[in-house]
Amino acid sequence: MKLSNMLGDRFRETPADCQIISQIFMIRGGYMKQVANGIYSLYMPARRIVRKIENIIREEMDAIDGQEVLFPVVMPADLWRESGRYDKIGSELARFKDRGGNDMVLGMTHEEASVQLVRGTPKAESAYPFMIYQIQTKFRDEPRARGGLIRVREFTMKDAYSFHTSQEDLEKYYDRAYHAYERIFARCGVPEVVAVKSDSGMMGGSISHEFMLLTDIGEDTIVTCPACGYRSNMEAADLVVKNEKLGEEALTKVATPDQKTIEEVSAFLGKRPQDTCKAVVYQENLTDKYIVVFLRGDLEVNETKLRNFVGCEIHPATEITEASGIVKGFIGPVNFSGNARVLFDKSLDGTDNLVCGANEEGYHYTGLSIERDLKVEGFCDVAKTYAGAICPVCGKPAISISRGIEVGNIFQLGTKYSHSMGLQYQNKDGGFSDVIMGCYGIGVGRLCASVCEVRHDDYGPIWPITIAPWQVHLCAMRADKPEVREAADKLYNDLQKAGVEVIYDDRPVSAGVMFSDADLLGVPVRVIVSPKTLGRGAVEVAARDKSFRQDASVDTACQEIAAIVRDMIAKVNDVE
RNA sequence: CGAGGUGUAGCGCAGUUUGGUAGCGCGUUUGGUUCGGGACCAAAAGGCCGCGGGUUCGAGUCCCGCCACUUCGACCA
Repeated sequence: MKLSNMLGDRFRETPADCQIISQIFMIRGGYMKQVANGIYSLYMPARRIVRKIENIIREEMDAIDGQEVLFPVVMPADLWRESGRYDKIGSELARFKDRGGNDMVLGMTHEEASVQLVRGTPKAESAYPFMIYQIQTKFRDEPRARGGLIRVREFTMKDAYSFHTSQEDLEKYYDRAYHAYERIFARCGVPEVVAVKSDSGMMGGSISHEFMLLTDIGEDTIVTCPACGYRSNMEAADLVVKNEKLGEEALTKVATPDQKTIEEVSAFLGKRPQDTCKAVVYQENLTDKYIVVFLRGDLEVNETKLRNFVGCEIHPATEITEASGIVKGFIGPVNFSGNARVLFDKSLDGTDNLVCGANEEGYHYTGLSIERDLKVEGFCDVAKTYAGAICPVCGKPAISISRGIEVGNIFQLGTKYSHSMGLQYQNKDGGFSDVIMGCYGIGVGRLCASVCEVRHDDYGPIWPITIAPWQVHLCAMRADKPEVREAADKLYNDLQKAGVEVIYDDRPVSAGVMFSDADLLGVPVRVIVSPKTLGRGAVEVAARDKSFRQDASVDTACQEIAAIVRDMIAKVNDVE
C-alpha cells in the first residue's frame, strides 16, 4: 500500500473529545472515525489489525475443534422470549418492529441463536461434544459508550458456544478454551493478559473467568494475591477477615449527639472503625422494601455480591421513609424494629465489644457482642475486599487491587439455555437429558484498543508484529530524487514479492512529517531509503520500539528485512 | 436516567458579555526555495455559525424549544 493515496488523515492536534491513549492515537493516526456515540467506521489500518486479530482467534478456535458458523444480526423477539431474556434485559437490547409488525432484536449475544441452530431431533450422546463459534458484529445500546473502541455500542466479537453431555466434559473443554485464550492473547502480543475469577452477571451459570489486561484506564477492579497468584474480579472476590476478641463488656447505651458516620462515631468514642458495626441500607427494585446490611465498620458492601445473595436488583437507599422505623445514622442490630430485611456479613462473626447504633436519634451502644447479644441465623458474604486483606486462597495478608480491561471471558453456562429452549440429547438408556453448555467471548475491537493502551510511546502505538497493520514501513526520504525513488520502488516491489506486508511512504514530504506519520501507524519495522543511506550503498532498518537500528546493503536488503520480520513473528508466536 | 460542559471551515479554537461585512492557527490546493524529527515565502480554495421558531431595520451574538456530542454519576457479558 502506498501512503500517498491511502485514506485516513493523520494530524497533530488531539480532538477535543478524545480521552484515553488508544482513542487519541487511533483518531490522530487515521485508524477510524466516529459516526455516532459508540459507533465507528474503520479505515484501512484498523481494519487490517482487526482482521489479523480475528485470524489468530480463528486459528486457535479451529485448533480446539471449533466449527465456524455465522448467526444473524437481526433475530425475531420470539427466539429471545423462549429463553426469557426478551423481557429480562433492559434497553441495551435494541428492539424494533419489522414491516409486518413483528418484534425484532439486534443481536447483542447469541446463546439463543446457537441453541436454535443446534436443536432439532435430539442427537445421540455420541454426537457430543462440539463447539461452534462466529466472529461478527454485535449491538448493545450501552447507556454510556466511552473511550474509543474500549467501550462501544457496535462492536465485533468472537463468540463461541460448546455443547456437552456431562459437567466433567464441559470442565475438560472449558480448560482447553482457557488455554486457547492464553495462546490468543500471547500471539496478539499481550501475554500479560490474565484470567480472573468473575461474576457471571446476566449470562447465568456458575463458574466463569474474565481475561483482563491490567491497566489504569480499565473499568474493572481486579483483586490479586502476589503471594499465591489468586486473581478475581472485585465483583466476585471473597473477603476473609480474622477478628480477634477484644474482651466482652456490658452492653451500654451512650449519648452520641450528631455522630452519624462511622468516622465520627469511632473518633467520638475513641474506637477504631473496625471495632464498630456499620449498617448500610438498600432498596429492593427501587421500592420501599428495605434491606439493612450489618458489617464491620471499616468495610464496604460489595453490591454485586449482595445482588447475587438477595436475588434481585438493589439500589443504595436514597430516601428512608419515616414509616420504615429506620433511624438513619443510628441503625443498630440490637432491638432493631425497622421494617426491613436484615443481613449480617460474616465480617461480624465472632466479634465482641463493638459500637453500634441504638436505633434512637443521638445514641449508640458500646460493648456489643454478636454471639451474646444477637441471634444471627446465618452470616452472608457481601463485604468488599481491600488492599492488604487476607488472601482467601493462601491466607497471607497480601491482597492487592488494580484496574483492568476485560478483553475476553469464558462461562460455564450449564443447562440454562438448553433447558428453557428445549435442547436435549438422547442418552444410552433411550431417555432425554438437557445439554450442558459453555460460552466463550472475545471483544476484537476492544482487544485492538487495549493493545494500543499498553504498547505505545509518546508518539504513537507500537503494534506487535503479529497484529500490526503492516510488517514494514518503507520511507522514501527525498522521494523527489530519482535515485531514491528508483531504489525505494524496487525495494517495495521486492518486499511484496517476498511476501512481506509493506506500507510505502512515497510522498515528497519532509523527514519530520514522514517520521511522525510512521510513528502514528506504529509499524514494527521501519526501512529508510535516503540519499544518505544510498551514498553508503545501504538502506536503514530500524525497529519502531527502538530495540535495533542497522544498515542493510541495498542488494540484500529485501532478504534481510524478510528475515527480521520472520524472526519477530516467531518470537511473539513462541508461546508454549 | 440525574448533574455539568460544548456545538463557528477537515482538526484545534477566538468572536457571544455590550446585536452592525465570518476570524486565527494547523491542515488542503498552486508556484517557488528547502530537505534525517511535524521547514520557509507567495497566492488560493474552503462556512445553512447544530436544528426549528421568536424578538429586531438587522441575530453567530438576545429569547423559547429541540437535537447531537462530551465529562462525572447511575448502569453494564
